Amino acid sequence: MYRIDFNDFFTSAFSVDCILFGYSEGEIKALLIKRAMQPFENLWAIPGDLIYPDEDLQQAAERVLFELTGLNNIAMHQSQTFGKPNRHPQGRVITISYFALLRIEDFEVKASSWAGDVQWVSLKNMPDLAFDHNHILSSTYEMLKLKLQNEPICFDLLPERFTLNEFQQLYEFAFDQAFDKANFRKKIKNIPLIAHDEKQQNVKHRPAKLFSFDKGAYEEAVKQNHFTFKM
Amino acid sequence: MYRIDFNDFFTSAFSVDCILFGYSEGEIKALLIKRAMQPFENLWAIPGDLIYPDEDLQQAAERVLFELTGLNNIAMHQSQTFGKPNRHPQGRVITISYFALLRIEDFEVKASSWAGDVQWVSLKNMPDLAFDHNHILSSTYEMLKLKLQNEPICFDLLPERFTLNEFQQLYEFAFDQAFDKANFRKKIKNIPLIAHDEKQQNVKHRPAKLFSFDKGAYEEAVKQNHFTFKM
DNA sequence: TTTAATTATTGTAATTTGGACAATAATTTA
DNA sequence: TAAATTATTGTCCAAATTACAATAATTAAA
Repeated sequence: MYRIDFNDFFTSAFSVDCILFGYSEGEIKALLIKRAMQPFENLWAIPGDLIYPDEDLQQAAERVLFELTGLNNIAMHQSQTFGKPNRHPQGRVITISYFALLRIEDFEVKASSWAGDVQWVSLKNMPDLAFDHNHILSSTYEMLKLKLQNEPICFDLLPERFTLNEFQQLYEFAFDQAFDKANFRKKIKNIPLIAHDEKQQNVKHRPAKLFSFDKGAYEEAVKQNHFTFKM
Repeated sequence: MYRIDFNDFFTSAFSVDCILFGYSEGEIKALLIKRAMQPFENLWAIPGDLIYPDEDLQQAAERVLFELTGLNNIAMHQSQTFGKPNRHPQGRVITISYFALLRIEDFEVKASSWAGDVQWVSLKNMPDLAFDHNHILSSTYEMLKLKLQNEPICFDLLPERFTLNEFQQLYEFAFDQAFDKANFRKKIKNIPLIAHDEKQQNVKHRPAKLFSFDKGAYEEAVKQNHFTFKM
């Protein structure tokens, strides 16, 4: 039905770039791959791939995520589209960036066939990347920050059970500023959280209580117009 | 350098859709064209066009805007990218939507060669559009609303000199809710506005004072971190 | 010319939220 | 058992928000 070959792809092709954000050790990190091929061989890059001619954009993003990490059923958020004519040295490639949020501890990353290496890199310590990937990453991070203020996606980054301090530290990292503990707790007091009896383990001081996000109660409250997430 | 012909375009092509928002008679409107050709002949649609192989996305959006309205130097905002494989009946076309804000009274619209008719249509009264354009328009409108809350783009929609009530009514239309007049004025008291001696003309009651946006003061205040736009 | 009608503009008081800071509680380790 | 450390909660003051009322300026009708 479609006449597609490699040359067609590289005269005018579209790709998805898939930015995986994770959170560990008090830092938001992005998953990067080390390119094992030209161009930009040996440089770190955002994992991405060309979109098949009959493939939906969202599906393409999910496929790339799956091929890279083995993960399914992760919500992908569209970010922006980048299309400077010379952004790809081999031809015109317009790329649509998506991002997903993961709990780093929930899975093992392994370099897949087309990647020489794979690594979580802190956003505060980003090397020079292939293509225009520094630009793509930083604008996508801006979009993440915007969503962190308006949607409860922070809970996709936090462990399923978290302390209120971990919750606070995530926002402190993202917005690069310290918050008062008491005031932070007042601010979040309307977010539906489940308080567990369980406490933090293996800390050298008073352990904090563990909480989890009450997604059901949140969705119900939103539906009834009783609550809007706002940080 | 690139092998491009019509068939190449229609096995895998990119377009921009250019949503022009305007404000008049208390309503936010979008500029639509009536298609004078197949497919979707005689249906209303968002003006759009294919992107040339060596053309930047932003440039393509500005070109379409220029071809349609003769306007230059209008800030184009990228919205989202739409790429369901069958969204275009003639082949795979991924479209990137941009939007711009205009003062409707500042220019005459005229149907250009590829459009049979052209019209401003209120967002609250939208007919069925060609392609997936209802979907594109409504998600772009959501993005507009988001930006209306965080950037002073409302002044691109309002007349150069406006009354505080017109200002308020724009937000009342967009967010579909009424605000208290006194409280609205308190909320905006930090936005740098120039108060003119001039008053509203041809009203059957006490005329309101006219204001305009003090862009210079705004940019200075933002630079000095004295002010963040927030509605 | 006066008055009613209409809308603009400003003010006030009560309530809610936000920020700085302090006090108390629970746990580990010496 | 005490010191150290962090968790958790409370209090006070300032600032913002809300509901509502009062006053001002203009037009149009009586």
